[in-house]
Amino acid sequence: MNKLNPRQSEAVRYADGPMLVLAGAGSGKTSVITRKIAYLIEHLGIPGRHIAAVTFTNKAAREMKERVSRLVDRKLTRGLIVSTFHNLGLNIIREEHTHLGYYPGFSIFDADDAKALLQDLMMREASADAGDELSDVQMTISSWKNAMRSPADAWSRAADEREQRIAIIYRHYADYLKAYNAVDFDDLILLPVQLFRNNPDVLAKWRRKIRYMLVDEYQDTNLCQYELVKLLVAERAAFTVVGDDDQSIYAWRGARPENLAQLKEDFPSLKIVKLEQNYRSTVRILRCANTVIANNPHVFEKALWSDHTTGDELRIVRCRNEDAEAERIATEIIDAKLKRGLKFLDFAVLYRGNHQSRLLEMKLQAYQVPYRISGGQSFFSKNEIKDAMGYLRLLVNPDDDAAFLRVVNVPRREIGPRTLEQLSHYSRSRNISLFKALGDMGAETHVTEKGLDRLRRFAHWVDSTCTRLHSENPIPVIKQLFTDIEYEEWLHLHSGSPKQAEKRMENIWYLVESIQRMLDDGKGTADEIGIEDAISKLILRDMMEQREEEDDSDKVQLMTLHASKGLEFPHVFIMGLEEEILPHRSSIEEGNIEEERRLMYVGITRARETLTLTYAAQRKQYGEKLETIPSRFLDELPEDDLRWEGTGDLDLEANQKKGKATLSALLGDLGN
DNA sequence: GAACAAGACGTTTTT
DNA sequence: CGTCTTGTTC
Repeated sequence: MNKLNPRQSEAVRYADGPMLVLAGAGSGKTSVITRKIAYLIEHLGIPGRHIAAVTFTNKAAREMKERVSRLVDRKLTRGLIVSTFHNLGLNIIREEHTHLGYYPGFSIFDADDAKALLQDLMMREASADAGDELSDVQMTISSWKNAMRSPADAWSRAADEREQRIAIIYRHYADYLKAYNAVDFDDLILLPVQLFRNNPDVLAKWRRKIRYMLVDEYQDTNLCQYELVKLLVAERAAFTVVGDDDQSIYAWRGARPENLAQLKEDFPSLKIVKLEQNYRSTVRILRCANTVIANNPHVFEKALWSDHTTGDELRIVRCRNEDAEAERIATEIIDAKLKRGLKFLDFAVLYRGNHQSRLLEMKLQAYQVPYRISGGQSFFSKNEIKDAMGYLRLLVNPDDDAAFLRVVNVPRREIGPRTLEQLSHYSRSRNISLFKALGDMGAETHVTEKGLDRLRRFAHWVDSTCTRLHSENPIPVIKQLFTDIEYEEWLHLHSGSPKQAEKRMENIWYLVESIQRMLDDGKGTADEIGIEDAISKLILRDMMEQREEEDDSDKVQLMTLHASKGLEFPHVFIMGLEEEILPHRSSIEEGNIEEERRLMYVGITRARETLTLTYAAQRKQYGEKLETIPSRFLDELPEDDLRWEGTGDLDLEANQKKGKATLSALLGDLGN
């Protein structure tokens, strides 16, 4: 798509004030952002280093960088920021850490680290037996941070006893993070906001740096992220945000699609442009998408259109049960691939919940259909990578207790729970990190002679490796580290098979290579980074994404509807169109059908040519067979654009089949 | 600390 | 029906 349509062009060229681009699905949103960056640099002469484009995922950021580099000369993009919200926040914190009371090499706690710390805190609290769910507590604290509520605010505004209990844990949690010289993911946004609010000078400096700001997927911003944007753009309001309220599917984790409407109030001069021409789907698919989403209330009315062909009807396939559904999808893919000369990667199967893929996977394996399932276990949640990152984090920041606990006994150093309990007790009573406690713990504790000796040997090893890491070339030191601890041997001992152990060791080397690449990339330039920076960047980046992209072989794509946002496929199946699945039961209970409808909308608009919706008449749930109710969203589709199959209306189906047969016979005749 | 049995529970997920 | 967690035993 080289030429921009008038709306797109308007969106690209307008830079006189705040702008909101309402970009429907498939309307060339990324093109607009990248072309706008190019326009700002080349036509308006804004240096690249004064522009920041912010996205939500690393993948989106990477794609955007790539596309910008194809449009603009490398020299002109120097210093251009294209990153995720979290990465931008990290860079701000790193540069201003002294104002925030953090030390260089601070750690980033991922969700698991945070969870482990919270669990520890909850067990120690008097309210431990209140029966609060760990994940609930974590989510509540996260939502408070997203709403920029301090522990004190949370306490004073607690609505009930449960919130009071969580507020106490929140306070401890924040204290401990600080003591560990660590931040969590939410802090990456929250701390810059607090910093800017409290330090006008620092804010002024960043406002001078970022003269134009672009925000992608704006409907997914939470309160805190919007605040960060507002602080940075100030009254000058030189920004463009791009979003689509109909594709807001992350409200359950704090996203506020209301931020779109709020923008008009906060910036009365806001210029709004709608991108409604869709370059992706057939007319029928778009008509269906529009009809479904019209059932939701809208602040901004929007209707997608396309100048593509009408296209095939959407097929709605009723299957006997969930097994027949999976079977049907598998065989249809094989069938369509052969008949229409397609590739496996032309197909995608979308579903509401991850577990729905299980049966389908089995069928696809049985028919030897290659598939790729995205969303599963990420590279960083693999145990060996968690171990390796634990070591690296500990070396960079010995006060990182999460990292300490992760690796202190992996591989085994015979430092057991009893010894650690004593150490942790000592550290807590003095309010210091485990590592510091280890340094000055004396004989007055109840740690056994042996335990203390082993701990000290570990501490000594950490100390010396730490010194070498900072004084020598870090990569050989890191490689040596894994030899020192005999990690490969340990992997062989703890993996199911030698093959698996090798694979896991390979993952380690891949991680080391990535670090090397990151260090080499910036060598000698302004982007040169130290080992600390490389490690914190790694925590925010899922390298699996890169690996997956290397592996773009011919495979059917399986993913959740959530994971499909932003992607497109020629032929799409959406399975499980049943009440209690899509819309999901808990959303029905909460009365949040609108977000489920948007999920449906996102699914429909992924399809370029054909779309098949399936449901099972009967489904085994938790062991017992239950009759299902077809999804209400099926009733919301325009009847004229549908073809029902398997509904038991045999006459209708027979007629359709006959019609198809005669038609193809006719076409066959014409061909001869 | 590993191996096994009984028991609970059963969305979406990125950073 | 599965899975993941918890508790028991060696």
